[in-house]
Amino acid sequence: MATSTRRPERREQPLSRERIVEAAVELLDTAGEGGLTFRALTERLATGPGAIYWHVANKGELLGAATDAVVAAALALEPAAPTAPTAPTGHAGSPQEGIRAVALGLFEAIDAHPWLATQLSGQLSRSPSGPVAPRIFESFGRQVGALGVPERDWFTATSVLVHYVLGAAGQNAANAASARALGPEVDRAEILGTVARAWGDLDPDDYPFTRAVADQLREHDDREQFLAGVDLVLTGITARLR
Amino acid sequence: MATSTRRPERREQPLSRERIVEAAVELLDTAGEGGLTFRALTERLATGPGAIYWHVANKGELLGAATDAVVAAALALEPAAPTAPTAPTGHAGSPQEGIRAVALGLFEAIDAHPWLATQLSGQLSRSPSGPVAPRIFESFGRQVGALGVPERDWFTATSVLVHYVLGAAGQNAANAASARALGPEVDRAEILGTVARAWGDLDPDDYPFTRAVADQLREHDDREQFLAGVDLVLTGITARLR
DNA sequence: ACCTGAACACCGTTCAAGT
DNA sequence: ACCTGAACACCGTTCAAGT
Repeated sequence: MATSTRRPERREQPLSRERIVEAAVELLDTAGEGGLTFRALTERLATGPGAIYWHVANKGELLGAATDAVVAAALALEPAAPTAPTAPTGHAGSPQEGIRAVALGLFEAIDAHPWLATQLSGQLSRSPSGPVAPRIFESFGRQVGALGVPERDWFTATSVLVHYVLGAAGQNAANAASARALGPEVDRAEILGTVARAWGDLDPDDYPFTRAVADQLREHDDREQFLAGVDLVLTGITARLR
Repeated sequence: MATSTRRPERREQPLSRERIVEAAVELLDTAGEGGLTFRALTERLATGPGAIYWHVANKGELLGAATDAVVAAALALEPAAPTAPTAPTGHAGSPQEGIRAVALGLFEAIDAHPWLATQLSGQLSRSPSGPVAPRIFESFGRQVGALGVPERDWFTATSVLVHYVLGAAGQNAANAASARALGPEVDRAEILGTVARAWGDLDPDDYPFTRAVADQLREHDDREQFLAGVDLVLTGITARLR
């Protein structure tokens, strides 16, 4: 059933860690978290499990490497603030715009690779000194500094941004994955309609609020909603922290 | 190694869905997400896999039921706003306090049951009309209404709260789980110290910000930080949405 | 140094058979 | 109606053996 039509890989290029990671990302993207198995990987790479284990310690390390690769690509696209205080571009890019850009970069990376959300929060906690956590922290943090937040609040302000962005993007990705699991014939509008109707049918005594927002759930745009949330957090930061 | 000393269950009470769910929660709490297997469950309940499958459709449904049970218990402890507009307690409980209480209830539930974070975001997307999503939405939403947010912004404001709380609490739970995985002899302070040192040793050109907040990472209190984030979001909501 | 592929222990799930 | 337990297909990982 899930036997996708896939070139069995041209082979000839020798196996390498990069080729394995690349294949892992493709499997995760097309078949979801459960789609990455050593069986599928060996088939795709026309090799045996032992060959993969020679380049990679275990599945966890492979997932970590896949996460690194995708995040690096996503955050590399952001200008990420100049390293030196050169080029006075005037007000060209405000810190707010910078934060929105970083947030949107992560949002879109997670949207394109839904498995990333789970992996990211695991990675941030399992190896907080690995390449991913500092990269994300640095991307948001520089702009937080530029915002005029006093240094003693940097960690708090940046943490809130990271948590909101990962929480919202992760929920969005989970939604998309669930939708996809229902098959390609059901679209977003249909699902939202069904959920909105269910919310509208809740008990008026127990769920007055949830009933009242059913229509807003149906009409909302994920990306717009996400950015509205970023702006809300930004407002909170500038209002309370200097 | 992981052969925990466990009463093989007094048995005699017949098997039931509730007893299975209860055992599942205990397994998840003591052994983590990977600790819930039908093998461990049959041993704990002194029965065979077929018996469990008679009460529960599959592992996914079992995880969902475990999530329901824990969330219901956590949010039931919150007053959750009076059903009827009785008892004018004056300014006793402000909407802000109500939101903090709901947020803290979820934070602590996730802290006590780290597997909950992953399950919750899955549950919210897989069955948004199930018992969990409306319950969480309603708990936050009523207070958002009481805050004076105009109705057309209810969904946005409440979503941001939910996303921040689940994102932050989830990250916190992942941190705790990773710490526990290192063994009981390493404590929080030790881990934070190691990470802070690693951050402090980063390249000054590439990671000036992350280096600068290394000390704040070491000193921070998780719960305090979480509540500061809730207040930040709350400030954003009241400042921008009426 | 790099790869092969059989084998191991473990997993979720099914199902004929019992009571 | 409720439970038993062997069996199936699948998983991550290991390792002796090859080149």
